[in-house]
Amino acid sequence: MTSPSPLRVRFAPSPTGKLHVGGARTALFNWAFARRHGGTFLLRIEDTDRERSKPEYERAILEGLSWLGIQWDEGPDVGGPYGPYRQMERSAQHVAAARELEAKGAAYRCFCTTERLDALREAQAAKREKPGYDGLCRAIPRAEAERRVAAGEPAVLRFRVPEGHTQFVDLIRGDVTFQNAEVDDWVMVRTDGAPTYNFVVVCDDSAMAITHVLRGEEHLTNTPKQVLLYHALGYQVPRFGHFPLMLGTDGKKLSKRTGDTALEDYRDKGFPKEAVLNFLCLQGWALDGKTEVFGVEDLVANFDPTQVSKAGSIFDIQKFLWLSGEYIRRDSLESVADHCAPHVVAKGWLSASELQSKREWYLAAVATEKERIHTYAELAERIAYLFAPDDALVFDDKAEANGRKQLGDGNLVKGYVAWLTPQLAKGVEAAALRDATKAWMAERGAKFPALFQPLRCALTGEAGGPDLFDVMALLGPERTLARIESGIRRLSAPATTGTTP
RNA sequence: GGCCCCAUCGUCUAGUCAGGCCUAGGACACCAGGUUUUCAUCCUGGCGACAGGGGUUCAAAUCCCCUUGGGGUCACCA
Repeated sequence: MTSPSPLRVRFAPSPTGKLHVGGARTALFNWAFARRHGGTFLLRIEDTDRERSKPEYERAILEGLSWLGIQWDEGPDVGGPYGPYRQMERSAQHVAAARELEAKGAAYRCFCTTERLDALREAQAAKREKPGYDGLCRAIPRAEAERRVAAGEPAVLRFRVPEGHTQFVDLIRGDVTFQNAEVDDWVMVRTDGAPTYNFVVVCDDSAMAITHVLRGEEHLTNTPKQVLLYHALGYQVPRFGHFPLMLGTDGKKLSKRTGDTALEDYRDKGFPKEAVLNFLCLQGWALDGKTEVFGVEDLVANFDPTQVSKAGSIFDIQKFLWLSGEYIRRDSLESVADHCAPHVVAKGWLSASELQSKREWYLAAVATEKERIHTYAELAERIAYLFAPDDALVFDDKAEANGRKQLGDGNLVKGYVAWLTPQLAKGVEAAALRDATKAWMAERGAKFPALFQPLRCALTGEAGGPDLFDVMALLGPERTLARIESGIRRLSAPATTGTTP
């Protein structure tokens, strides 16, 4: 066998919110990249924002990834040889790196107050100058700085950005160059001693032997700061790759304004996880340009970060819904039924125990809608009519209009009911009843819609839906007749509420 | 506004790195027809794009430049 690949990648979310779908895609691509090359995929929690980091968010992120089946080889819960995997637990290393940098003169103490910084920014904005730290404290001799710090004066540690320019090769974008003059003397360590993201990310990626840093494009402008830091620390610079952003329908970074952003929202809405995975792949990557429906095994076998598109992609819920429907249609009846069950319970249609005791009936109900639904949650909505009161079914406007129009003088339907009633005495056998009904219709030379439209409205209250004999079978003889009688009466009556005011 | 990134159908994309095989392919959506008791599925067909302008070349969606447009980022957030 080949020797183990040293490739190591990571997904490093901050536990300050639910797992974003964009983050999920970043994790997925990193994971696939590692799997394809026999590398290691690790999870690191970037919890350096003490204010906003919450344990429950960390839990939610881990759950989200687990739901998708993205497994990490090392992480906060499973540990690993490069732990710990929460940044706050690695502060000893960060402090050491900060001291080293300060001693080398690559970083310096800054005593500027928030007030001065705010005023500075305001003045820069007023003069339309580029905002940024003016380097006032750069000139303070280290001895003096140390004295002031020892005296208890609040200070941050800033990185001393050198002259010149910084260049790196982005796996997705190619050469990227920044003039160092454009890079701020950014804060590495806060007044309270807590390190900031751009600082710890370098320390930890290096300590964890990360070979490829693949993340979202919003980090592109952070990269020069980090590259400079790698150089200052004498660390080997990893390869970088910045995935294009996932955008909302407004063309801007996906936000709650234009749709759900959290992975769990889609899980809760009943999207099959395979569909989520597949759709995430399609945002920025294509298997062969032709195949739309494929699984993670195809991603793993073919993923190459250099093939990811550079431009952002709008999150198209229509296509997502279509894809989701594809997965549901291809899945087995039992599986779909099981996935839909929680939504049926949530709607209150059936209890968990009824789902057990009426399993056959439930499966039959799911079978009637399986090819019509796009999400598991949609099933619960579509079978709602089965649980409505038989004498007060809500009629959809179009269904009622069609029913009234086709009903005519009502004689055909009345004749059918007279014929049907004794037929139902022995129960509803859908196929047989369907054939018998068609024969009955043929004898009379009647058009199908004349019978089926009023019946459909009476039975389901809707303009479209499953085969009516399947519906009758689900309803059973009594409820079928009760609905037909009540429905025909309503459709025969003057159209008082035909069109809602 | 500065800097950085980006630019193929309405949307996701193939093709761009290695220029000719592209009168630009696929998918979603949309439209029209077929199937069906209706809706959905399924089948057939249609609509629909290389942002604009210069260059380089025998040849450019593909390479270069400019313009325009879009996005990201400018925190003691990550």
